[in-house]
Amino acid sequence: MSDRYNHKISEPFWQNEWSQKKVFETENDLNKKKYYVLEMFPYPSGKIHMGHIRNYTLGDVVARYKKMQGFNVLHPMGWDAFGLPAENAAMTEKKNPEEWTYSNIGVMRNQLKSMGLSIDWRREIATCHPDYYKHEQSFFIDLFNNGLAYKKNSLVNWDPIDKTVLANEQVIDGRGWRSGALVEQKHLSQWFLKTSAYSNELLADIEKLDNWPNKVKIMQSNWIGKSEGQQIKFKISQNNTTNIEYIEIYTTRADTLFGASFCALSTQHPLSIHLAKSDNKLNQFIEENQNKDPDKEKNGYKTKLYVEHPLKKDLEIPVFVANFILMDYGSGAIFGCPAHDQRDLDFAIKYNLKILPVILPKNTKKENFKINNVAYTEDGTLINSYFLDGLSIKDAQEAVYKKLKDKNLSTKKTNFKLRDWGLSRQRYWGCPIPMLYREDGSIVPVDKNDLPVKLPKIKFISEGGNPLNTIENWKNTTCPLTGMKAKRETDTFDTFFESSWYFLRYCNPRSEEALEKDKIDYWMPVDQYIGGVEHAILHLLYSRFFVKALRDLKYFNFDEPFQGLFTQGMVTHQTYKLNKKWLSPEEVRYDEIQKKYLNEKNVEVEVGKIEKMSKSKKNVVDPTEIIKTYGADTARWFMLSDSPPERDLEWTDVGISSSYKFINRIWRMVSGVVDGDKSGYSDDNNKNLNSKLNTCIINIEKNVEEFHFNKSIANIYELVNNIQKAVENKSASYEGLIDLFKKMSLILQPFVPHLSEEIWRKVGGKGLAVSQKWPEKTKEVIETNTKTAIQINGKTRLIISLPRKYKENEVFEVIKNDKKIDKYIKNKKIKKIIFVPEKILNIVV
RNA sequence: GGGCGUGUGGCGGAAUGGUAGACGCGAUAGACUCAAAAUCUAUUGAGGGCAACUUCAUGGGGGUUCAAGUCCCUUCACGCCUACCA
Repeated sequence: MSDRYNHKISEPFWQNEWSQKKVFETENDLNKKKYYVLEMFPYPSGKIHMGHIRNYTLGDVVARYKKMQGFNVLHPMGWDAFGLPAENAAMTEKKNPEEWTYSNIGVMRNQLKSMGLSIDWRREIATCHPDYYKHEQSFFIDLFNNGLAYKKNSLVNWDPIDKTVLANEQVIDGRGWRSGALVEQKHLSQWFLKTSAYSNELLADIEKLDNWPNKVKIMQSNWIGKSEGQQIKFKISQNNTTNIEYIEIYTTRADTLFGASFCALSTQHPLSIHLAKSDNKLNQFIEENQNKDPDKEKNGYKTKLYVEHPLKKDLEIPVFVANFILMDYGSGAIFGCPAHDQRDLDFAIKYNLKILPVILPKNTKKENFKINNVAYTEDGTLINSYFLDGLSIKDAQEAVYKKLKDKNLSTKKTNFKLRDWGLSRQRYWGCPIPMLYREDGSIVPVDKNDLPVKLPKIKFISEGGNPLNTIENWKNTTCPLTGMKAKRETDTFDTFFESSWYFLRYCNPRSEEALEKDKIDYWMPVDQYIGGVEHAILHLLYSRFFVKALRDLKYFNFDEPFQGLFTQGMVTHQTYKLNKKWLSPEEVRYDEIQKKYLNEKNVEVEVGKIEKMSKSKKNVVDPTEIIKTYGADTARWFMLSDSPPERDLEWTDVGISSSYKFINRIWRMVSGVVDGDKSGYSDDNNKNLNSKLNTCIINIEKNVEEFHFNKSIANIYELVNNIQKAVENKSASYEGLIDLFKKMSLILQPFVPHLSEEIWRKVGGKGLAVSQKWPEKTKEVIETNTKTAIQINGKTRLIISLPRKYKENEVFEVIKNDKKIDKYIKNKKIKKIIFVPEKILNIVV
């Protein structure tokens, strides 16, 4: 009799069985009902971390459960394989990015396999493979031909020492992360996708996403940032050295027009740039203030220009160039109403501009209303505004619009915060953008027959700059149409481009066609997508855009890629510090006697906050070590227990070892019965246990569907505890117990699949547990009695077990003479009795 | 500044407006053991009582209700996201 469950033998064995019997290979039967489970695919950084374990465990529970429910399940895996870390490794360790990436993939694939995931590995994709990225090059050409991709100048972060472009996350406190140099803003001509063409649809369709977390929907909606306002023209009145007649501003608060005391232009505004040509001081101001710096004080430069107030002829308003006006929102110019906008107020105080309140709060007298250094931004009625006085904010906006529209000075305009997606990256390790710059100056796409444009092989990357620029025999080519000399685009795609359609490719990962319509129609949309909330905006929004754009290019006909979304919490761990240096968990131990945390030299260690596992804080636990020591099932069980999946999960040593104990407890219980003495069993408890099993199945189904895996785990504990009691006192029949074990092993399958198989085999189950149907609920309700709480004035005084079918008067008859109840109701008048069947009976006295 | 969310035992967490604390961890005591680990059994929100029992408890303060962790108002604390978006 083997007392211990040996995961080291068992887990590889069953993983091999599953693979040999091809149980996770998706069926081609397109008539069967389908279920597509997807976890966000990993970046092949080198090894998996606890976040991955949690993510893929959650997905695997869903996938295995749905498979047992009879669905044709698609549960694929791949690699988000382009990106910066490969280039960093190429620079710092002189490694070839391609080899580095594929070798990491090899390691991580094995690590994932050791988790026992129900993945169809035939469908594995790596986005850095030409067979993958050739299709997105083709999509890009389609987008270009349909006006959804275009080129324009835009600002990038430029590191003047490394002579390279930096991604936003590589800029730390305004400095390059490697060189430490102050980052400059530099204009470069770059490729964009017209995400803005879909602003309205991206916003409106959020409503269709019923199975998304509300907070993600709100984040997306805020990011798209729709606002409705007016574009108003202010006539330039004095010192007009330009041929520009008007300054156009965008406002959502046209009602505050009479409170205007200045206009402000962005430093990038064409008029600012024009004025700077003949104004050295302005030129200097623009240079000093054009870099984005959120902490910088509001600064302005007063130009010689004035504009006329559009509704008050005699009022002249000064024009400033100011550092807090964004060029790429609205028209890059505003009018400032200091009384009702905090930014404008700060600015007005600094430059001593007039502050005239025009909105009066309700129940306030005009004489008593003063603006000091807090702007009033709430609701109210108009004052100091001539014909608008007394109107509501909304009516005033409408009245202003009516007045100005006839003079052609105002138009209604809807603005979005959402901008077009800048795709170009001045990087080597990405998908080449399939465009050519012909010597006659025109820009043409590569002929689709010449795809893929493969990345040229390189050994490693020397410091600074994109190597594609210097590989002449790759860069120089000819135009397929004219034979003219041409140069290739040397920028590569943002890696969000690859992740915007990988879920489509999984449907037909090896087909010559990018997307096979029948497969896409069958599998899409993804039924359940699972990943970190950090992708709530960009990745999910780009993917939604991509699907809509490809739909309009007639690749398929659906609107949203992800039917259901679940965002999991982080895996956290206690941090430790000594002399301001972080210590890893292995360097720290808890001393029971001293009740202190000590390092190896018995020096007391400072216990820090519980934070997300990260290398920099050293609070990481390596999942491969955990799987080696305790097994994949233990790791999975711990990931699922206690904390609800959407919340943070704290990794603790006692947590993992108690999971391990439970796994062993189940095995001991089963093997003890099967290998033990078969005599002496009674069947007193069979009925009761079947009832518990039934309840357990009902609860688990509900909890798995709702992603309350922590509660499913509690359901299983309850069931196992009940069975174990019966095993110990042999109060259920042997056959009954074996039958329970069979069903229990199937219930365990989605959570701890290896142990499930082991039990299934031990109790003589045929075939594999993973291929069985999810156990059915028995129809009979076994327990005839239920506990009813008897309350007096809403306070529970007695809990009594009564037949389920009892009515109010029957319950009352039973309890009215109970001495506990009697003492509360005797000599009192019963005013009312409230009865909820099978729950409570409340006597109001 | 804006948005979202969370406050329940020593801890993680359960509770369609209807028995607050399921389940797990930890802790205490006992059994087994030469001893420990493992395992098993019992107890475990706080206070009072020999006891039957009883009082108080879901961040704080109000309210609605026969009944509030749950609904409403108000207030405090913490966390996350986002930010000159006119």
